[in-house]
Amino acid sequence: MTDSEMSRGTRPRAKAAGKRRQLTAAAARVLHEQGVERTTIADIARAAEVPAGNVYYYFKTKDELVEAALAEHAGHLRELTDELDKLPEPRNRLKGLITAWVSGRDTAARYGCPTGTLAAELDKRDEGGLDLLAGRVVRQLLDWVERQYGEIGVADPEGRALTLVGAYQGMSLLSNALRDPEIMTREGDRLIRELDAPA
Amino acid sequence: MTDSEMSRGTRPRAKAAGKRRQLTAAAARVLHEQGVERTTIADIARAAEVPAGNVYYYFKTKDELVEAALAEHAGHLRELTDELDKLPEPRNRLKGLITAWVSGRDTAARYGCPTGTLAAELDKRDEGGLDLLAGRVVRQLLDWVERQYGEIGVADPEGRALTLVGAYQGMSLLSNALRDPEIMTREGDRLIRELDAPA
DNA sequence: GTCTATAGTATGATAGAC
DNA sequence: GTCTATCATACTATAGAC
Repeated sequence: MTDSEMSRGTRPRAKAAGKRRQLTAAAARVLHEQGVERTTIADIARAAEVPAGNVYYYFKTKDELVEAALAEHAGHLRELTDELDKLPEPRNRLKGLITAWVSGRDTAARYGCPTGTLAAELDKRDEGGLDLLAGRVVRQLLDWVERQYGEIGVADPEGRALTLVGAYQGMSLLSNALRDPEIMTREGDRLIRELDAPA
Repeated sequence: MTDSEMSRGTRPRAKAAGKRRQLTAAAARVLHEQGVERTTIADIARAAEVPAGNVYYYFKTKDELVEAALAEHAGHLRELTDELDKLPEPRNRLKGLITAWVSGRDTAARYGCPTGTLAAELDKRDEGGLDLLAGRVVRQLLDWVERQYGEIGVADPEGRALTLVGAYQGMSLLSNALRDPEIMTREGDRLIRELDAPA
């Protein structure tokens, strides 16, 4: 295949795909730190080291960048749960999840949970449907947790999943509002202790 | 006192104070529903039925409107806890708080917790210090809850307060992200059951 | 005190050169 | 495919008439 053949068609070539990935990663980071509304296309372009006007070649609208960032977060979550799935004991998988949450305490104290704050912001919109997409990432986490509780054999796996993920979102928000990462440590310890307690 | 005497000085007269109050109430409502960044001065003016350009007579900047909304939320919280303080049993005061949370489930499912979502959005800013003000409202709630646990006589009142308020923020966010008010009901029931369980 | 008109600025998006 | 220049719009905030 010649160069001109690669350039034709809608599929971006290697270099283009690289820039797209750079922009997606930068969008995920900057949108988390600054929020959707306060972030400009120029902010994301700068963080990705891509010229500002060039962004629109890869993403037609700002919302498409938000969508890409959301997919990036979903991907990270999938990577984490895939890794945890290698552990034989479901109880240890859940402990691993909590440990991962606590290890992100400094970021949470400064910017909140990436998915949670994004979902909260997008839920204030009427148009676009990005709010539903954010909900789906939350649902992805809930489903995985519910599966672990199911394997453990607790009475109400769905309820337990809501409680655990809710505790995470809650401690992230409090830690963020009070700017105190130690809240994540304290609550994380409590959640792990609870997993060891008799059902 | 004549009319002209009332009009002098910096103190707004009755009608002006009325408009200020209208604007504050509208700001609290609209900022909760749309978020700070997506809300324009014109949006708030319209909701308060005040001409758009007139707003700047009462509030010099948009941030002052946000500050007023925050104070409004703090006031509502104070009203609620003052009411609950009339109950003799601290355990029943906490149950009353949870009941109040659950009764706001439809609003939470649509727009999240007023204080929590506001705090999350303001925490993404660097300037202004409104983020710290939001943190203080959260702190106000935490302190009251901690006092109740102290009266009950549990081992770690501060930790228990973090857990309870965190659970509220978490269930609000999940309920909002999944657009399901029933999550508030389920988790509320669980929290009340936990209060009845032996320490 | 009340309101209109508008200045000043920032941003999303596009046209078109290279 | 890459990048610059720019349009169109929306918003905060102010000046000043009434």
